[in-house]
Amino acid sequence: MARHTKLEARKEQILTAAERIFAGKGFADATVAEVAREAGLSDATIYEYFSSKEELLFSIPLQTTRKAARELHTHLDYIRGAVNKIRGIIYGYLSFYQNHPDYASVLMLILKQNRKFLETEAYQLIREVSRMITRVLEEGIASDEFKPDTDPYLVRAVILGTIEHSVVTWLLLGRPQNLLELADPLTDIVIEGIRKDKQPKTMNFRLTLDPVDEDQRS
Amino acid sequence: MARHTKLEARKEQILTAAERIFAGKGFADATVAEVAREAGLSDATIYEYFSSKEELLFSIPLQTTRKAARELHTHLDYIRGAVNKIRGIIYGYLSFYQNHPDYASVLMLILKQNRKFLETEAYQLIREVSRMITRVLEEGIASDEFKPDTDPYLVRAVILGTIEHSVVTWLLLGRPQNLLELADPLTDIVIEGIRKDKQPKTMNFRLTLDPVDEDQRS
Amino acid sequence: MARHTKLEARKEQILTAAERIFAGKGFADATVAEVAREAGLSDATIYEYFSSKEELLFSIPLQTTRKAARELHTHLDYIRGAVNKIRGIIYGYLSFYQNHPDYASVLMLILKQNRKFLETEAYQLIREVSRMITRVLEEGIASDEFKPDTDPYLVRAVILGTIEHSVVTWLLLGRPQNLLELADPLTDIVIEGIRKDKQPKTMNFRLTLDPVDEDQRS
Amino acid sequence: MARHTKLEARKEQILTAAERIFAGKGFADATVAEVAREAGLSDATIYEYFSSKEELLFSIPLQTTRKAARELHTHLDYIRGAVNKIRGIIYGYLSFYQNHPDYASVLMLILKQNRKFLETEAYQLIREVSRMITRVLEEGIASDEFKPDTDPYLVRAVILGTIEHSVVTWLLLGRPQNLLELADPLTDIVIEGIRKDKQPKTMNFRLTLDPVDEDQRS
DNA sequence: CATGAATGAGTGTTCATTCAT
DNA sequence: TATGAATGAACACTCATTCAT
Repeated sequence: MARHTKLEARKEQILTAAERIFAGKGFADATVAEVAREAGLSDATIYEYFSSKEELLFSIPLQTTRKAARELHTHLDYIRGAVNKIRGIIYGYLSFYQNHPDYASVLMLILKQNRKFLETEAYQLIREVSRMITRVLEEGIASDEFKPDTDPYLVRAVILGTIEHSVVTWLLLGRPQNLLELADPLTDIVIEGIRKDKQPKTMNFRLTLDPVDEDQRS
Repeated sequence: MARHTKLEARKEQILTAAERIFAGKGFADATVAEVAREAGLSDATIYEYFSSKEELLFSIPLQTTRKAARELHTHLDYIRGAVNKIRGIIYGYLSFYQNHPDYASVLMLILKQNRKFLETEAYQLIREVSRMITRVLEEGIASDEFKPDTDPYLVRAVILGTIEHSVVTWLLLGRPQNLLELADPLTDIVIEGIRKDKQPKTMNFRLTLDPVDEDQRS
Repeated sequence: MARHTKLEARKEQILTAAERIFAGKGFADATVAEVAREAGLSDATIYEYFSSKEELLFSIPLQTTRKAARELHTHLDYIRGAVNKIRGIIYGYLSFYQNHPDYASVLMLILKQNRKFLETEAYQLIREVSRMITRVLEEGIASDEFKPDTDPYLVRAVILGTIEHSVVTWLLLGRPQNLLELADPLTDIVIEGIRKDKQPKTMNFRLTLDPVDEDQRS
Repeated sequence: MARHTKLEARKEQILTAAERIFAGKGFADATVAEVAREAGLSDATIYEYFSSKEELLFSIPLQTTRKAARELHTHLDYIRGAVNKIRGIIYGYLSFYQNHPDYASVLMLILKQNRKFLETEAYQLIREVSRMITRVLEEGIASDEFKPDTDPYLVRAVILGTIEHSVVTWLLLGRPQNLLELADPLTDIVIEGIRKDKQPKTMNFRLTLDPVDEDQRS
């Protein structure tokens, strides 16, 4: 699909090395020399492909985010109903971070708090992905699945905030071992918090009509 | 109350300066010389009070967190009911960050992603404060205000994650202008997500029994 | 004997501390603060008695050398003969260093290679003491104990050089354990090297004249 | 012979500069920047070749000592007899220091009193060279040139100590102008001090028998 | 393309020294 | 006297970045 020129291959090789190194030591404590060593190249070569250490950092999320966004889109196409889509999104985020811990580290511990990152193409991409959440929420409001006064931005903050907080805890403290186990409970809380019609999941009524004697009627 | 020795006063003076500088330029980009200048002292004097730039950083949250924890405790003592306490905690966090933007910056953008910070006294203090949330949640479960299968740790992650996410957005993008306006809606979503007795407020059933023809019965 | 004013007492207290600290860590690696701590005083107090770290260093040998010089003189007054005096001097030096290892350290490892020390009063004192050696050597030449072509300066270099070399080895490598065991062999070599009349110690001649018969004469 | 890679050439260039600077100002007072300037390089470049200022210092004697050791060996191969070899060694040391005053300065005034230097490869090399002296002395004892009770270690201390003392005096006071003039007198003293057979060279007896009157006999 | 070699620019940290109290 | 407090002046060392080959 994506044609891999030689140049692209080298770039990826460097980005993978950078991701690993930055994830391991943080941006400030990592040196370009280390990245070069990890990539099996010389320092100078890094600069043939990226103009600065910072550009190298900001380039890390580009490919990865694109791929993740594409995957998420694909999955969502198969899902019907806003509730299920929310669940799918939450699951998608968590499983992605779980499977890409180095990337998660770079994004959560380095990029997310970098002012300059906000002006980056990669950041725009990430925002776009997150816009999917508000879109689904709006869908759900329109379709009467969610309460009409639901604030999509706040709910998105709840979803992303919880995920981010959990990923950071997972990265730094190793808890929980498996991020995915958060997906369902988190979805439940969020959905429960905004669902219009609350009975469904947990409440089942069985209505039985028994014939009665006329006599017994009062 | 707290006796302010001369030494303590100097330390605070330096910490305030450091907080401002670190908040403004990040830890790596700030120099000890800048902090010293901001504090109206010489570089060397900084080192009379803190053994390294990093120790200076890690000392910032100590006082502040202590004070915040005390305040929060006081407030909570006046509140009855787990729901109201959760609202109070959320409000407390948000108003604190709102009123201490430099501190918020240092904590959210610098310390929260620092592995070494986790081994710090200040971090322990912060954890203790956050344990208040799980405690209140457990109270709420015990008092039947919250669903018995509520996971206090997840809910805490929801609360803190949302707050953190919002504070970071507020710091970096300036949105929303007023953090406090998030307090109520966030509380509502969370509470709604874990409240035990759901029907009262929103659910109404109407049962209609229509007479049926005998013939139509299968 | 020497009246000890309060000032003198304090100076000595500081000098003793300095001697110990400098001996232990070298001059460059020792700090004035450490000396002060060792002396049980504050940094600033050191400067009430010595104008600089260097002056403090250069002051160390003053008292000690004076005392050592006096002692050596006293001893030599009791000794007759240049050979015995040389032996006494060698013994005096070695036993002094042996009994004052910290002082030996400071002198041998710090002061001896310091250009500025050469312009010091203490250095002049040390030279004076060493002049005793040449004086004794000249005495010995005059009294026909030593060869007339003996070069007193070279011989002094031999004596002091060997002592210094041995003291340094003793300080740094701990060999030999007891410096004094070098005194006699060193003396022997030196004396042997410059003694005029060489037979004494090991050669004895007996000349016997027997009466002879006239007849037996050829 | 010794292949000079570019790297080796640069190292030598830096070492030469360092030798000059350290000799001139001492180790503590010299800055890496000065060494760099002397070498016509930048500070940073120094650190491409030596990991620290101290390593730079300790690297100075390596090449030089190797060369000196090789030369000395060569010379000694041409000399027969322990006495002559001792003379050759003394001469070798003195002429080497005379011809390499900067090196002599670094070795005598900086390295010789550095505890860490003792753990250095270069120091081992220097010890090895000095072991040559004891070896020759033992040879001389075995060949009956020297007294059987000669202590080779003491004699070595005499030789090296005198040389060191004289070199230091020469470096600091400029006396004597020409170190080499010490070679013969020093050798003579030492040899005289340990030589086995003492009469030949210096003792002449004249025995005169005068006829005496019988009457005068007691 | 790749890199060996070089460096400019910068900074945390130390410490001897001062001086008001 | 003694010192607590402050600092000026240095310096070793690092590293992102460049460029000739």
